[in-house]
Amino acid sequence: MQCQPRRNEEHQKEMRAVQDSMDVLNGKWKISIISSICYYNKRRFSDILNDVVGISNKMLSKELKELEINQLIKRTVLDTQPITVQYELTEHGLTLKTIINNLTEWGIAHHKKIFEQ
Amino acid sequence: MQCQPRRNEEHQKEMRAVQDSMDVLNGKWKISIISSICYYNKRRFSDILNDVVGISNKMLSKELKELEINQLIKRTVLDTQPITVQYELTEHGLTLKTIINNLTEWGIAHHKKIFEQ
DNA sequence: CGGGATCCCCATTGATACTG
DNA sequence: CAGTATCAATGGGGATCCCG
Repeated sequence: MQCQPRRNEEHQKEMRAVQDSMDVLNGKWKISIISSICYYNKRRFSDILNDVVGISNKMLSKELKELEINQLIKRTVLDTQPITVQYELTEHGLTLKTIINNLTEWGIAHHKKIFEQ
Repeated sequence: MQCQPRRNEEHQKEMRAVQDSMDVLNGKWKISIISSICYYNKRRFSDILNDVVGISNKMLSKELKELEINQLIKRTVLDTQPITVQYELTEHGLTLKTIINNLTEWGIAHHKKIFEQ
């Protein structure tokens, strides 16, 4: 006796997984920040601030913190004078590269689709 | 004479492309909605409303509209009584499947990474 | 230099009710 | 059923200043 067809568990699981990913990558800036660090391998706070057009230091600080909590980036304080801080991707963070590449390709294709059709 | 190393144009382009993708997929709900429609092939408004846990009808309506504008989904009104509306992915929308799959896999891996380490 | 603290605005979203 | 309308709240995010 089941009026409603059983919810497909597999699909539910997938949706949660996708959501997990999106939660980690949420906000306007995360992907751009990762992309910047990834491209230059190691990158300082103020450099990223320049790379990511439009972001404020407050936001950058916040986003970097979240990325660090999620173990996507590693923060290193160099005791220069004045202090400099370097960010780099962790191994785990590097596994995002495939997704970023896909998003890049899709973004280009989408742009064409919308404006050239 | 160039004090600062020339900004890599290629990287800038990539970042814009990724951003374009993320703009299309922004918000908490877009991916879940797409995932729902994709999984069932065709899906009605109220069905999606049930699939996507937590979304309000106002939000769903808005998100669907945006997805339609970006030509990712197709909206069809069936003249039943009362009216039903079906949503399905366009061909263009279907090209997101790779990304969704990647995000799914990565989400699972990330979850493991964070909670099992 | 790399942030933290504060102030403040307005866009996003939720809740609820209503309509064709 | 598939939305729309309206009101209200919240918090994202900018601007600015400050500090070790």
